[in-house]
Amino acid sequence: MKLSRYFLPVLKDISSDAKIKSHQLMLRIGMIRQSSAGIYSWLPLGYKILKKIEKVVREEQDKSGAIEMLMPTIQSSDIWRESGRYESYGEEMLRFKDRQDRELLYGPTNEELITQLFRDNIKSYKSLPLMLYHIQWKFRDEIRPRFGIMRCREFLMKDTYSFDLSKEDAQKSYFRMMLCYLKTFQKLELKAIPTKAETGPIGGDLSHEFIILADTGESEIFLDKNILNFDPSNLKYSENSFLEISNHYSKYYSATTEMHDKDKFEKITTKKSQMIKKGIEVGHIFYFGQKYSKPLNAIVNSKDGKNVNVYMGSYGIGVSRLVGAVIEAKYNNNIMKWPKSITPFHVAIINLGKKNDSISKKAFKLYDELLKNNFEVIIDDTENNPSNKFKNFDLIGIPFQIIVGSKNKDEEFEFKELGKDTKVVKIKELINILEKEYKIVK
RNA sequence: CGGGGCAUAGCGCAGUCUGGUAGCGCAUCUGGUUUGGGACCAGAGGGUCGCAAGUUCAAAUCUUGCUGCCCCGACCA
Repeated sequence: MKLSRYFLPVLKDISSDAKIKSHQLMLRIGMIRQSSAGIYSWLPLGYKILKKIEKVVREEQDKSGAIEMLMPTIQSSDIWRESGRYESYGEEMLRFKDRQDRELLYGPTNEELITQLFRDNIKSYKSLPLMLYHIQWKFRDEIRPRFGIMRCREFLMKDTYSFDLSKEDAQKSYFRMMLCYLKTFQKLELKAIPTKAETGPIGGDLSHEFIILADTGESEIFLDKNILNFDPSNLKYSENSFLEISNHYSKYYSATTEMHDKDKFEKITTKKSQMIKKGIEVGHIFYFGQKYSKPLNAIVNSKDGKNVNVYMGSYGIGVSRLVGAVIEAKYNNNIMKWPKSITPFHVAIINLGKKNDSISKKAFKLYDELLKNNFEVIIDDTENNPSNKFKNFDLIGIPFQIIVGSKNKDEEFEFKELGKDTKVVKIKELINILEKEYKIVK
């Protein structure tokens, strides 16, 4: 991508309305613009990052065995009346009517819709277990949206729904998804802690919030330091793994303010390992059994010919919220360095030459070479002052920069990892380094 | 939803108290000088001062209503 042809409106001044780092940075580097309260446009840079996060989430879902589909944003009130939530969901649900005076709503979640799809199409235990997910925009009419995309009204969410024949099977699905979430957040270079949670309007009797630690978080979290020592990367989707996860996270204490039990905390956690931190909720998983399958009549035949209401769970990840959450967690010493899995570009070429001079030609030669090797590259081909270019790219947070200027010999480039010293390398070595960093295979 | 604040050029703001020709910085455009960490000079374009009504010879400025946005609180993925 040539910067001169891109849409990247970087600002020097931003409104004092933006209170937290992620909101400020996203405005400054032209990732988002507010459209109305709690509703945002995603500009090319922000959208690229959003899509990359979506991709990580999708890949991990697929690996877990969940199957992707897509449900609409607009739903009819009918099924919500069947479940009883049309009345109980309250003001957070955006409702409206079409020209035939039919009551519609912009979906805040999809339990009803998916349960309807299930009941109309699945009749046998042989089709179970089943896990379906989609990544779709949701709308919840927050009383007071704030903190940019962290707490907005329109947001992108991945929601998975599990269907099982028994409570035992359903709980295996629950832990399957818990493992999937741990792997997902690890890919995003985040430490996410599953924490026992209240079930709220979704309902049910087993629920965990996934909290990542960040100073600007809205919820306070009490935890045992040891809970952070868990590496899910090598765990397979097996019952042994589920047991291991369950054991680890029930062994060590973690709770948000609402669920915090001070006496228990003091009792089972040593003074030394007690931590009280701020956190951001980035995911939430629920087991709710037959809460929806009963009122909506989602029934399968069991092996012995009995009718059984399926046991269900639902599992959400705030994909758009994660964009802000990653910034809050990763922003350090005034530097935002994007995790490699979601960086908008693999590498930025800072070309200090003038149009068509030998330096520019060298920079563009490198640009072509990197593209040929399947890297996502952005090249600054503007006539801005060097200092301007340096500042902007430091701000944008692409992990690697290559500086092409008059200081270097013909064959050499300055290679810099954000926040570290530059080193002089030749093109072969450069490509090797990047291939290793991004695990790109030709 | 309760309490408070704001709305002036693309962005950030001053001007409003005390009514009298619309300002500043950044950005943009033109020309020139610069070019290794947010350059400089000269010039230019860009505004029905959120909307509506009222008071007045005269309203960005005073009054009323409306709309939008933000902050604090309670609520929430």
